[in-house]
Amino acid sequence: MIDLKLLREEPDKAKRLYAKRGGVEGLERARQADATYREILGRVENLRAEHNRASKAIARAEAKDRPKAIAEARRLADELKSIEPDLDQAVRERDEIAAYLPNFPHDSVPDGSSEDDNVVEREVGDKPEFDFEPLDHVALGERLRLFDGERAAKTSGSRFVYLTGMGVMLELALVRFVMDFALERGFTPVIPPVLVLEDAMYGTGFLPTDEHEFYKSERDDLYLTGTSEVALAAMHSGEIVATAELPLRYAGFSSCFRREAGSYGRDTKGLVRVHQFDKVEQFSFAHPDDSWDEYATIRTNQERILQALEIPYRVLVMCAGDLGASAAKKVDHEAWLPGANRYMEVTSATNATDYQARRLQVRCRNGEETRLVHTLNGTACAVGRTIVALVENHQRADGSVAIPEALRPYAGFDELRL
RNA sequence: GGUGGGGUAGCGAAGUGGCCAUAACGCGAUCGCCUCGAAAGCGAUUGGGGGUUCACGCCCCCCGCGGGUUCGAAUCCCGCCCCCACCGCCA
Repeated sequence: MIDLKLLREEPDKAKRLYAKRGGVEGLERARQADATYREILGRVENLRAEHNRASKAIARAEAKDRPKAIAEARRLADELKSIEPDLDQAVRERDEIAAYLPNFPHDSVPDGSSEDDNVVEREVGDKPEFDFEPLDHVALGERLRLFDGERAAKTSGSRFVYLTGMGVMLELALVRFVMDFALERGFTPVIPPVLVLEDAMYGTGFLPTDEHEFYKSERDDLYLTGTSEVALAAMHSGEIVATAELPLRYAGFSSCFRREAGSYGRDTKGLVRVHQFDKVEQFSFAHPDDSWDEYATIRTNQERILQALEIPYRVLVMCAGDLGASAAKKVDHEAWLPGANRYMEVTSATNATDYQARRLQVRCRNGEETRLVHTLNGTACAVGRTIVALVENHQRADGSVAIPEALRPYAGFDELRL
């Protein structure tokens, strides 16, 4: 949720900020709905004040004056009852419209309305050169028996996999490596719930705009989360934390579930696009004045991890039009896949500024003032896709795969070989 | 799943229809006095959201959540959630 006060007091500024993403629908409607709400609120509050006075007068009134006092109070109560539904209605309308307004893009975000306007900021690491024809991860995985998609189709349908054998050991090594890395940098490891209430989905900005992306258990009104970000963000909902405790950093490890609606035919084999995968996610609650520093920290961590795994990548800054609802800025890292001969998103980092915090009511206090915190999230390791990048980049002519140096202490082996 | 108890400020806890909602009482915290300094003692302060105003201020809402009764609800009624204890079940 954006700050409606800004919309009210500086509508031109709001319009200007949204212009970066090619404008936004509903801006004027939201402003109108807010104005209507406040107009009704004023009337209701005046009536309430009058009614409160009348009610208190009854208690003080002499017995003989009571009937008259009660009649007067009743009149006011009736009048209130007749307009209070209007107020409720106005609140609902305002919130419904406002809920669809996305966050304001940060100044550093490139203008644009589609993914074609995203900007490659840097390329990092040397793409490996092979004196043989490199295989893609599907072929390598098949050969090394790292996963089994065909059998998963029998049990669960398409876009599911059994991770098997050394694939599992590789995942465990990656998770432990990344968790250690995060722990050393002040992130508290967390395994969060993957089923959450609607409030958590709404609070993090995934609802109402992306409803079709998620699995839902209708019977229990619970959503399966597409990222641990949801449960981590909601963890402190409704809380006011001491400013001195910020930033609160968490490294969440969980399975993630995505319906991948609308992706028919893309990446149908292997680990790239599946309905269920595991991921370690960085999540920070930061002081509003420090959140861009925290963002840099999260991004640095992401790059260090990719570098430690010796995976070449490029840094892609998302344009305003390609941001999700809650993002003020989003930067992806795309790993180079020599086998598939393309780049593939492996991490994503978002500063949601106060957008999620406002909905979740996460605030900080320093004794003088209470402010909304900023929330940030960034992939530490999306396990499936990291395995994809890892095997393609470290493959050898004989079909084996070298384990990067940094991972060996965690893996307990230095190559994947059948 | 069953039975019983409970959800009031940072914490503990009183409050069973208006005279107690910024909310008693206790603790904690902050500031001041006292002191060479500290403890003790004394005094003051110690919620959030919103509207209006240039401002001082004035007003509204919030006692787990949502409804209802009433001129008036923390208090009475209905539904839901959560916590604790015991029983049942369970990886």
